[in-house]
Amino acid sequence: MESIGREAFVGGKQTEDTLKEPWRTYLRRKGLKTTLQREAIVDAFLESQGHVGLEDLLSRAREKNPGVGLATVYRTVKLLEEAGIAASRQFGSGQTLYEIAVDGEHHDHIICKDCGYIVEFENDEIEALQERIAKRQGFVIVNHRHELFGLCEKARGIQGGACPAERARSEG
Amino acid sequence: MESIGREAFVGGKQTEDTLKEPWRTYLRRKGLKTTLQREAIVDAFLESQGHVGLEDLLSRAREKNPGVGLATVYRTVKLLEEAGIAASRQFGSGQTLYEIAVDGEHHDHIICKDCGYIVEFENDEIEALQERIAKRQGFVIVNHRHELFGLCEKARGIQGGACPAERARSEG
DNA sequence: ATCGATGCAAACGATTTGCAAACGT
DNA sequence: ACGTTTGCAAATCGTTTGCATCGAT
Repeated sequence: MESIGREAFVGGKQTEDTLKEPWRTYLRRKGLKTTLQREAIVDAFLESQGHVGLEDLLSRAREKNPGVGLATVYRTVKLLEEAGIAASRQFGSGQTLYEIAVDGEHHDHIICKDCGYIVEFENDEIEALQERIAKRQGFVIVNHRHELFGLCEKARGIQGGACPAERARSEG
Repeated sequence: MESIGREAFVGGKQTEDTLKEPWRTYLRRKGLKTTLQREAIVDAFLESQGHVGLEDLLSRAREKNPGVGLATVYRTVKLLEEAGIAASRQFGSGQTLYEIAVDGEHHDHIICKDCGYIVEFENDEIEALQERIAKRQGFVIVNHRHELFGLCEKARGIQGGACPAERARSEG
């Protein structure tokens, strides 16, 4: 059973409310406080789509609360990660990107070297093979990273070839 | 056909000489100069095993030529990469590590989160699946990255469980 | 003699941290 | 009131670059 091509911009409006609860719960459990800036950052993050950089997230958060600082974005995103709400990804850019973590789900990425667009994929066969390989080496896998870097149709100059990035951006 | 468990420290003494030629060729082809410091860095690199950080490589190179500077290591390693002699890897550490690139071969990694030891693997089935997945998305893969993070037997406290890192280090 | 290569230190971009002030509980 | 959280600026870390000098061809 493989599910291929679940694209990056699927999430939609539900996640915002759906994940606000776990966040509140996490704060309470850890004895942390609900501040105006954390709310702004978390809301901005939950409204975001795909993979967000922190400078980017900062400006989105500032639309809600002009006072937030970059340091707080870094600090808050780290909390979101600990809470299992955000997942961090390091692509080649040298910058860490964050995306909404959908419960225990995992997915990997195909990244266009030309336009930077990211498509997600998930493949049980590969996951199973990974497990087998690791086991033979005496390892137990905790997590993994699997990224395919390539060129999309548009980037290869195929006429009519769609660059998914454009379609997606115009929906933003 | 899968080849699993080709461990990190295989290369051995041959590569040093074997790869010195391509390097010389590359320099000549590009009209670059053979300098004392480049020789020191390249020799140190070719003698290295597994994955080397550049600070590390600097000290090894300085054993051969105390005058080399860090900037030159960065510059030279970039040349080695362009020449196809070195391959760069970004693991979670925030630091770029380099390893000797064996011709067109590709391999992926299993990294122990505890001891940091790296085992290499290669699996044609996975490679094939990747191609299929990418193709369906309209992508052509240029390169990829596949890393499994886990715990080795030693790290999991299995009695008698070997940590490959120790065996390997004692052979250095 | 040319033009590339070097070392150093300054510049860099991403991320972190120290600290006094501000805020949630 | 208390302890947390914040913003800011300074500090870090890995990496790059400007520049005057040095060295290979």
